[in-house]
Amino acid sequence: MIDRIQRLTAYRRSLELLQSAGILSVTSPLLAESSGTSASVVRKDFSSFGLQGKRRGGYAIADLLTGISAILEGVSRQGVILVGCGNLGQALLHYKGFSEGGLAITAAFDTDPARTNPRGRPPVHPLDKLERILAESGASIAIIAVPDHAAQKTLETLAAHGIRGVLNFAPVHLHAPAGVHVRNVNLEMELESVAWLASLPRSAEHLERKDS
Amino acid sequence: MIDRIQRLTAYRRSLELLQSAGILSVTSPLLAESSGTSASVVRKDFSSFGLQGKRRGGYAIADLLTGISAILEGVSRQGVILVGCGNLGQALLHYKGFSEGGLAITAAFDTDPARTNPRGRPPVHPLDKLERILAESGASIAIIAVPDHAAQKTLETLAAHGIRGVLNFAPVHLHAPAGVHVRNVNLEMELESVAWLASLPRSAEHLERKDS
DNA sequence: TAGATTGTTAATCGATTAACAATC
DNA sequence: TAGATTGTTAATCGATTAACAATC
Repeated sequence: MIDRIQRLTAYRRSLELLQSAGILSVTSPLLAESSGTSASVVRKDFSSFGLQGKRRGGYAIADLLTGISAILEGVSRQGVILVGCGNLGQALLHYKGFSEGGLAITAAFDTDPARTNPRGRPPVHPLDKLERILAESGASIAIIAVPDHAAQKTLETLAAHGIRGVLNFAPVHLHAPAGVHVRNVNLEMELESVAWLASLPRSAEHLERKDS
Repeated sequence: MIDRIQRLTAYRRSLELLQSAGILSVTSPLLAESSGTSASVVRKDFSSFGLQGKRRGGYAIADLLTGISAILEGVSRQGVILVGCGNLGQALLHYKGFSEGGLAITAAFDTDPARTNPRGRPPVHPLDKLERILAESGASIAIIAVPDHAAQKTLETLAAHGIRGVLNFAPVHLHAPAGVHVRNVNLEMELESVAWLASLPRSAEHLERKDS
């Protein structure tokens, strides 16, 4: 299910591109091509969300976009905060891509006074303001971009103050309190796996998918 | 297979933490706990790479680390370049986490003269120096952090100059030339899926895994 | 009508989990 | 020895792919 939701984001992006190119409808093979999946998956995804096409002309892009927005309705109304404004955190704080889906970082936090700026957009507060700001803003999603050793503690603090979903960039496994969803983005892991694929001799490329 | 390689990176991280805590050996359940997987997977991974434990005492951490290094040997000797030094690119350029596995960005590129700095560490060159620098350095891995519309073109240029693996941060599906491996990191997708999970009422949490 | 494309079902595939015999 | 833990095999699970009947 989570895979379907993720693909929905990809579909939306592709559909917007197609729409701004003046195209009104897509077939499943075309959308699959544009979003990097297969026609079967596209049809199954849409069918499972009740998004219907025409047996002849494919799917109406406007309808799909409306439908996807409706499905992700509850998602984009949630506030997002960021904890840790170091190298990576700073970049995430100003990352434009998040807002595509309507999500936006409303506040950030850091322990280092040199990094705080309560008048910034978004504002960067000292960590001890977390409880207050969280109570005011009602954010339910957090991004963790703190040093490894601080990540678990940060998660627990966030959970204690009502955060229900966390995107964690610290390359450590976090133990999530009940009711809190943690998703990890491990950049080293991603780069390393690409490097591994690239290091394979062409003759061994069957290893990519198959087991052992 | 790619999953195994990814987990290898996670195991290494956990093993280093355990080792620096003075621990000499781990059992599969313990390592699983620390790296966020299951004991079965740990044992199967190790067994598939020929990493052996003792039927009684578990796995010797030093041996595992040596073994993992050997497996990832060819991986870490490859040079990495970065294309696109905007908001996200700048952060990746100075991201410490990559070097854990021995990978390091040796040079970066940007079309904007205001962002170039050939004397930086790592240096940031204008894009038209790509061919020359790539020929000199022999890098085979690239990170793409350019605006969406420039990503496909960038990929093709990189492929033409010998890049064999790409980590792409642009949220668009890229068509990879033969022999080039592309892996996508889509930050919006990740955040959106966490937000979706968090938006579920507790009663619907069975949707997380199961189909429809 | 004939043809294209959906929506859905069945087949395939791979990955994870469970279980347990081997053994240190 | 008895007990703990590996290494491996079999069972389960879910996701993807293939195929095709329904139908616009």
